[in-house]
Amino acid sequence: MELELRTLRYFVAVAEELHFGRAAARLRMSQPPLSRAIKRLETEAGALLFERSSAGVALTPVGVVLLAEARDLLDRAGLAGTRMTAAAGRAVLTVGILGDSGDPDAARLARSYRARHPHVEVRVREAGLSDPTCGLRAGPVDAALTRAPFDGTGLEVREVRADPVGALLRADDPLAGRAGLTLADLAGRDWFRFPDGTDPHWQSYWHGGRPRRGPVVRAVQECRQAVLWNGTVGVTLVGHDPGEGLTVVPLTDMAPSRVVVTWRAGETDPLVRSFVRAAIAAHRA
Amino acid sequence: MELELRTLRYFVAVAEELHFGRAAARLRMSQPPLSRAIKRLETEAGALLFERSSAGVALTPVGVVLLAEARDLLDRAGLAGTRMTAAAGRAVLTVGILGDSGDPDAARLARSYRARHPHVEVRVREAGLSDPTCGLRAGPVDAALTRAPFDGTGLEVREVRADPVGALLRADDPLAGRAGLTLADLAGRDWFRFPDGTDPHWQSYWHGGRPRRGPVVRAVQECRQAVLWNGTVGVTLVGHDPGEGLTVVPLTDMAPSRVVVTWRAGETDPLVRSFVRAAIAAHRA
DNA sequence: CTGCGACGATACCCGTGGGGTATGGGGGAG
DNA sequence: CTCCCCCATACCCCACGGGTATCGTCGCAG
Repeated sequence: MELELRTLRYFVAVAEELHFGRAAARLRMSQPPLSRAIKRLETEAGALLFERSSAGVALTPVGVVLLAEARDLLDRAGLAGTRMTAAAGRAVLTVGILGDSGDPDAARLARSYRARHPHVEVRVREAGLSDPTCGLRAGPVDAALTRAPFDGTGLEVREVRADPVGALLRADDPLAGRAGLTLADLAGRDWFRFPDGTDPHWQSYWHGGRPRRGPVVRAVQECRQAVLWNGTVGVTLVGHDPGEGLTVVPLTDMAPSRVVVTWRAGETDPLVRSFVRAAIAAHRA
Repeated sequence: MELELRTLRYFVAVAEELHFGRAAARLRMSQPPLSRAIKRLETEAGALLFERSSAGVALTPVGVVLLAEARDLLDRAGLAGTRMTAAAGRAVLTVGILGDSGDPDAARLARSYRARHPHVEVRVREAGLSDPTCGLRAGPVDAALTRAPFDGTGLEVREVRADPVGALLRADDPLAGRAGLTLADLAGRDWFRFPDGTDPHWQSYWHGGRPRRGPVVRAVQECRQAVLWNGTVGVTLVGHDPGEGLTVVPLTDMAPSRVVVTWRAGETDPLVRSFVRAAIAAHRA
């Protein structure tokens, strides 16, 4: 009898819903694996835990006993976790994100991470667009949720997602109606660009692989202004509302922008490691 | 923080041994996965649980807290299992085995199964050699630990092991000194054989694929007598002491004898299912 | 100082199990 | 009788947990 808490969580969900489908939804999984897990639990227990009939699902007497035990165990397990994290004391984790154009899921990630690690004070530090590492090397940032590519020496980088990119244009631009563009279509235009000294990989990517002329920007708002006022163009993400008077046309010959989580190589702080795990898991879902 | 009991068992083992290698041995696993599991636990916890130094392994203050919590949880989990099985009430499971030539691990299996399911009364019913299903179809046997091949219609069969076989000979037989034999070497001999009506697959296997002449046997002891008194031969398992005056020479052209666990197809009794699982697990180890 | 042994960490591979989707089947309601 | 609801089954696939081999480090002995 090797009970596992995950199985008990499944069992409690079914026992409370008395409906496999709803329990599965509550557990954010599909119904068949749940049925299978319960059946396996019944096998281990050596007794049926639920009475399945056309009238529905009902707990057997053995199931009633297990339900009480399982709830107790799960409560205590939660308490144990809380006590342990309390013993670990408070801690601070500073996460860098990439300005307002950064990952839109960052807030969701921070929330879920805080829920899982209530003892950790998570500080989010927004960097401008011109530093893809968000000051990871120099500053107090412990981990960054940012975008590739950049110079990764001394850092660990793990890709979590890739987003398609497009050209940011004025809505009245001659090219604005096109379904898709190539970099060649934008030849000769002024591009908004990043300050000198910015990571070369980073510049090269957002400039479509070529040096560009045009106004220097440090934040998304400046990009918008540059396009609106000067008619410059530039690369941005598709799928978000570009704002009044602007439009985004997919660039068909540019590699998607890779969202990554990065941290200092050889980092030993478990907080950083757990944040990285959470970030990867959050993006997988 | 999604604690799992297995991880806590690992943690407790390391915390008690203060030595990853010994803890791994106690857990019957190798050391690297254990190190990894502990590291992952530390990551989830957001704190180091052990202080690794050249002096050895020591618990951190957080580890001390978790150790107390973990022991408590594991104890309660064990209790929960006991209460549940108690609630399930007593039950009877009848297991058929294949006479004294059956699986030598059957006793071990029965012991471990009884330990895991103390509420189940396990009755072991020894069949003769002439019924590979041990009366599973007709009789009160719920599951059988036997050997293939036999007619499996209406039964579920799962192989758990395969044993090499050899020829059972008198120690003074001219062939007794050989390191290995083929079926051709035994051509023309009388073989001990099974009664008429015995499962044809079964007969065919033990007779080396050919009809044989010779005395009928129903138990291992009769096989020994047939060989000792009449100079007949037959197929048996290698690796067990054949008894005084007898010897076993490996048969190089016979397929190994497959140990299987079998039960009635469509069986719903969780006891039977759990026994099958236990049997498979026991033989895997 | 250097070779060696002990021990935990790392790298890598593989099989299983737990997750998914698609489908079956049985039992009520209309 | 047909449809629908709902749990079970069948099948696939990837992640993870397990394994072996090897490394890095540190203490110790010669």
